[in-house]
Amino acid sequence: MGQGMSKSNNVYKDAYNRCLRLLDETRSLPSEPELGTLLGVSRTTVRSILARMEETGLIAWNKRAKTVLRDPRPDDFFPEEETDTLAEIIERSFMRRLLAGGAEAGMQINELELAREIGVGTTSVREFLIRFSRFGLIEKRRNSHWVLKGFTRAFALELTEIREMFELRSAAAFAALPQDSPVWADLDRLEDEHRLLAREIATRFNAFSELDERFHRLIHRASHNRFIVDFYDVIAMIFHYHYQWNKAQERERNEVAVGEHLAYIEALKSRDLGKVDAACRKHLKSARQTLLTSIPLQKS
Amino acid sequence: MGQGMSKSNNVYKDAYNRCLRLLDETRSLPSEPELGTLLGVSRTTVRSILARMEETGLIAWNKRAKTVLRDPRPDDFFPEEETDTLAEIIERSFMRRLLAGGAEAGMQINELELAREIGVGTTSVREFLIRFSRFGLIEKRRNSHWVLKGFTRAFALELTEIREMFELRSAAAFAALPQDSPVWADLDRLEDEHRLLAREIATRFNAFSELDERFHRLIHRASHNRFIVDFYDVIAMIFHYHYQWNKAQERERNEVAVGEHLAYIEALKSRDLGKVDAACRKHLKSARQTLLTSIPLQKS
DNA sequence: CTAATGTCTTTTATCGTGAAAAAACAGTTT
DNA sequence: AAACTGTTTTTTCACGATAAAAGACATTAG
Repeated sequence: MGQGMSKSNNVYKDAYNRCLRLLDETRSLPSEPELGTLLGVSRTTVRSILARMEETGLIAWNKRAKTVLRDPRPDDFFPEEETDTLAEIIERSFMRRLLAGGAEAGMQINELELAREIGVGTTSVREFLIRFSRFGLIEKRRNSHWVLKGFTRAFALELTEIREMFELRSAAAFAALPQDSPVWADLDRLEDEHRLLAREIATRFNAFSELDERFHRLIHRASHNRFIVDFYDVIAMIFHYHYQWNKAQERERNEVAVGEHLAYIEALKSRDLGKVDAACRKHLKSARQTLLTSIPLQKS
Repeated sequence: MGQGMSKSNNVYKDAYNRCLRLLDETRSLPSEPELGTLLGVSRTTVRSILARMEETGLIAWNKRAKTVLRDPRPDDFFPEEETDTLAEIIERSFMRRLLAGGAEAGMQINELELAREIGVGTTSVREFLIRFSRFGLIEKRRNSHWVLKGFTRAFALELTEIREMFELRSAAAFAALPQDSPVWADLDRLEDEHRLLAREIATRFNAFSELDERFHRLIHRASHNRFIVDFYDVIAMIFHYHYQWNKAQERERNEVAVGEHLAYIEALKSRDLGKVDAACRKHLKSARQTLLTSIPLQKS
């Protein structure tokens, strides 16, 4: 596909799509700097977006006046796959390979081959592997190839050991937070979302994964420790792919987890360290179990 | 200096220097594959080394026969600075800047500027920053610049919090290792080195830093957890630069630390978990104190 | 017939380059 | 004069290219 391209304009395309959705709500767009902060891009990109919107007759643009002329149609949007970052594309391909089986521990990883297969430059693949290495699934041999350590039972155990250590500590810190801390309001909101999901679990069980991440990140943040907070990236990555992959009894598993979360939230609100510890331990134990059962059995 | 160079041959130069030292000990060199494993390089590099050694009259080389003709002279060696990896060069420059003061938290990091200043390509700087980011001192703004989080008191506290959690757990795991585990022999050897250093502390106090790292890595390895083992890289990096930087009362500090290590080793050998915990805590506490006092006072 | 050497191929490390995006600067409008 | 738009400069991102280094294959010595 994109051979020879120096750099894809996915930032522009993604922001353009998001800006289209904004169009539905107003009759005229705000100033360029304001749009920039709203979309999280620079004014340069905002101006490219506005230029195209004028071209396709979506808006009339003259200096400060940006009047909406018509509602966006489905074909105004850029295709979803063109809005992904290279990093996302590479990660997806890599994880697909890794989980598609046949990815034995100890196997060599070839930068050039990966790059060719995905259709991107080697630099991007290298940078991805370096970033990815902190997840502990791959390792670099000094001035030589990368080695796959594998998504093994040992990996899951090491991961959960740290997770439990960190989360117990964070949960205790959370419970000790003063009553006027804004986190309690965040927790209330999350509790509501959990109750809602519990009621509609039969149909919306796949909405859990996203809620799960937000809940645990909130707790970890209470540690006020960057290493603990950052470590949740490892967990989030693993769970992200794990959820996509292991669909067995997903509804039941998620239903149980929602219940555990609610008990956990209750404990936090009680601010009773003993209760918090117990509820946290219980949830982490079943989370570990879920992860472990989903790991393919090793050869040796 | 090295503009336009695609890749420096530091692997070759470093291996060449190490091979020269080997020359002192024997009258003839082993086979090419054997030399390769000995020096940790490929046979291609070994052959380049042998070729040069023949050229400079150090050896006579004919197929299997590699006879040493003369002892290496100082000018046979490549200069030290030519044997460093690009990554090492970049890290050193970056850390010098960071510790030279004037590096306020929140400051932007400019890839291009760094690359120009060090005299290397941007790709290498980017890769360095990605690798370095796991140390928690810098952070990337999505499709924009890096931000320096700074070597602050908060950083030191967060770092030591994790360190203490991990080391207490590793020490307990260490003490629980079976008597026939090879680590006990390693520990004995380290104990001897500590005793030796304690006796010669007046002159050899700067040898402590290296011994310190080996000792703590041995303990962390007992955790059998890659995340714990890998985390020691963060500590090692910080202490490496910290030792170079804060020379105040270095002798006294190291003398105390050696004593604490010996008590710690004693406790481990007793395999009494209570004693281990106490000795570990005591040492970690003074290590934290040392680190904290060496951090420059912040503005706000 | 094993383990070395000799030769050829592939991969990694690094750079320069150019488009995308950000950021800085200059000029306008209210 | 504050906040905007118009223009220019800088920086980031990603690529292809090339030397260094690794690795694979073929040949030969013991």
